[in-house]
Amino acid sequence: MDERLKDLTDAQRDAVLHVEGPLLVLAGPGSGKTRVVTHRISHLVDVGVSPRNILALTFTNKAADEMRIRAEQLVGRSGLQVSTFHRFCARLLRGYAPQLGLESNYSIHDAADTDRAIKRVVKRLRVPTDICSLERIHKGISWAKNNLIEPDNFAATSKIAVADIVEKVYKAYQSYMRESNAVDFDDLLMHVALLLRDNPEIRADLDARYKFILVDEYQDTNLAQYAIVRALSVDYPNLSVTGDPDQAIYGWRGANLNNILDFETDYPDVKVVRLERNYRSTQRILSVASTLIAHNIRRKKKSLYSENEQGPPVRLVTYPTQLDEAMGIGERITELHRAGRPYRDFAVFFRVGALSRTLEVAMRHYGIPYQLVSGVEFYKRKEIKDILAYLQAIANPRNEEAMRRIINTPTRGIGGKSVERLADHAIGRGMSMRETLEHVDEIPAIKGKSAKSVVQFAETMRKLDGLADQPVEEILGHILTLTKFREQFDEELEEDQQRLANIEELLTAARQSDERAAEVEEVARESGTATGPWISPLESFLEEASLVNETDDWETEVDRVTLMTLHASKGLEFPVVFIMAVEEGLLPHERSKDDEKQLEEERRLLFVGITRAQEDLQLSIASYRDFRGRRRMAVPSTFLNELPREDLEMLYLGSTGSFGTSTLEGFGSRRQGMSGDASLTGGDFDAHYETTDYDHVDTDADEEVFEHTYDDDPDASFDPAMFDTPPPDDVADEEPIDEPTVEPEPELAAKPKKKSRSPKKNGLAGLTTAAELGGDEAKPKKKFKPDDYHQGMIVRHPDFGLGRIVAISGSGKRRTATVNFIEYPGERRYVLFASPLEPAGGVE
DNA sequence: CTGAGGGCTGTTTTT
DNA sequence: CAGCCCTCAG
Repeated sequence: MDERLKDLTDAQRDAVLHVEGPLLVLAGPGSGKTRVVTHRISHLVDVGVSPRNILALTFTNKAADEMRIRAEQLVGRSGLQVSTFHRFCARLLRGYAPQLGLESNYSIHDAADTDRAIKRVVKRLRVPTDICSLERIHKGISWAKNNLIEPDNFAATSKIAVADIVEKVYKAYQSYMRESNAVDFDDLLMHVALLLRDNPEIRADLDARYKFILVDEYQDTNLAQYAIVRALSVDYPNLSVTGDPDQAIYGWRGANLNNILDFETDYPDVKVVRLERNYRSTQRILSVASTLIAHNIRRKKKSLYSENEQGPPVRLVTYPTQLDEAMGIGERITELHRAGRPYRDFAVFFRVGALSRTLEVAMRHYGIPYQLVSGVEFYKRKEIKDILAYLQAIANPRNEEAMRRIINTPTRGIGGKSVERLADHAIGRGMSMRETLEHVDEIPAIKGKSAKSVVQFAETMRKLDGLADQPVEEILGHILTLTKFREQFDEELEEDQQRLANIEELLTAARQSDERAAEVEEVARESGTATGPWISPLESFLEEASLVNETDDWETEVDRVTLMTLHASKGLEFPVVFIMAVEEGLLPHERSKDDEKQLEEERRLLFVGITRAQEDLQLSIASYRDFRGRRRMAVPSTFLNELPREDLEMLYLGSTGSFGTSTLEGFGSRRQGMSGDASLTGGDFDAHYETTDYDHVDTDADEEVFEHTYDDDPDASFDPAMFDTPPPDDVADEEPIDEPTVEPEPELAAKPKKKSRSPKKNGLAGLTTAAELGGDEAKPKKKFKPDDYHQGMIVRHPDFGLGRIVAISGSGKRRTATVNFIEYPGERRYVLFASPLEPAGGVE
């Protein structure tokens, strides 16, 4: 009909125009799947379907956000629901909590909470853990939940050796969770699936409410998710799923590939659309990917093709060490960047998060702005979890994990013994721990100082309880004051400064959440489209905190190199991709290599990584890699043997990135001997080692080592000028040594304002210490608008001094900047509108 | 009851 | 080489 359909292919249009009945879209990588889905949503609306009746479910928040944004561009903000499975379930459960023995203010335990809770139960049951590890028990319970097996049916279904132990713990754990009015991640799905199974009226209502359901990444759904989706598509079987069996990488989490393979049997009249044309990658990249994935046995054959350019060969690079690997990648990025590629064009993938360390060092060395996706998650840091536990205890007084966490944090003289006595008392009376606080006088075992502390703590909690409906930021303020939370930290300690800063960031996050909550409420009130029960800002914030991780803050707008795990890369695309450490034991991971099924999943993982690349792809290995503190010789992944030689260019790069003699012969001869470890020791390798003394290089970083190592290398092919302007981190370390506590020099203050010829090189070079910018103080105090700030800008914070804006997003009141302070490592985020930041005059 | 220190462990991917 | 747990001494 309209313009929008014009640039779709026949197959795509086929899917887009499909309205009623089940639809299966088998979409290869880069085949325009998201476009199809969003256009289809828009088409549904065009033909008269109310957006209220459309539900789009994704696997990750990232995917949900993207889909929501793109769908809203087409249909506007219209009550369309785009959500992850978990969030959708969480919302649903708020409304139907009573049916499941919960209250609507239930808590969501994250993975760490779950571990603790299981441990607690195991302890309470006196189950010995030497026979069966906690992890094993956790896995067993999780498996059961993903497969909708309730505690009472466990014994009959499980075949594992320790089934009786798991069963026992599972039962006790579920009652513990119920008493705590809490659920874990797996419960979110299971509870909803069971709710739909056991309550026909509710199921029918929801089926009618969500007449059109779209599920993304269907190959990654587990049985519970399958059951949910199925239950909602009985009376209105307008279920459309998209997925690619070759991109199934969540088997370890209970995903069942059969869900997609058997879709056609589940829904007889299904329309199947195959999207096999790839618009993303060059022919060669695609050829490498297809050849690799063809080695999987359990697989539906699929032919990917592309009419794109052939492109350059895929680089297969061997570096002497992991440091060379990281530096080599850094160097190549720098080269390509100089040739005109923005940093956002690059991504580096790795199998395990631990590999990012060295990479970060290299990025910093080259002054490359980067974004590490899925680092140490903010909400998992101790101080943050502690404060969140207060919020949880306020929102849900029965949350025992939260209670235990806060009862002596900050320490107030209620030790382990007392806590256990409180817990025993609670169990004996069938009350929650929170309630026992009010009855310490009845517990003879707790007396004296301890008893007094408990009474005081009870009083504190009572005060906080009254704030439950207030904005989160305000509640947080009270928590911090009442508990003297900040006083447990020592401002002199760098570590503690970081903690204090994290707390500030939490406050910022709370403020943002409050704003959003207010907005949502307003919209709901105006349009009358409230989709569920009213949720307090507190509950909304907590839900977010447990369901969202930092990965989701990944910003595409910013010009930075992306570093992430292969898993996190799914669904994304980048012009230039590096996949590092394609080595045995890592990819495939050693825990997967014995099992053929798992091995195939590892292969799919690499397939996913490869197919993210649009133009330029490099796979690399390091001959030696430091792992678990030890230096090991690395063996190239068997997967590398499965790639088509004609599309590869094999290179040996020595230290510092100078090009080794390389080549096909070199790698080929090695490949012949690849079955044994020794294969990597021969040939031209040894020569490279002599140039650099890597044994003394500490990957953990001090820059001095790097300078020495790299600067002295005559073969260095990078621009030595880099060292004139070290990256920001270096500045703080070095400058004070040259000129300790000098008086500010007036000209220096002005310097950074000049625009540098080469943006990349300058950075903070002109700036040194906060003192030197003192000249700015003379300026009249001027209010800056949030939109005046931009990336690369140098700003000043009253406490942290000077820093650089490394990321920025949003606009107006919501404009948020991520700042790297010179003297305080790590990034901090600010909502500019409300932050004490001000421009310090200087742009990178 | 607290804090420090030593020994132990276990180390994939994520909602 | 972490981070965690437990033990031990104040």
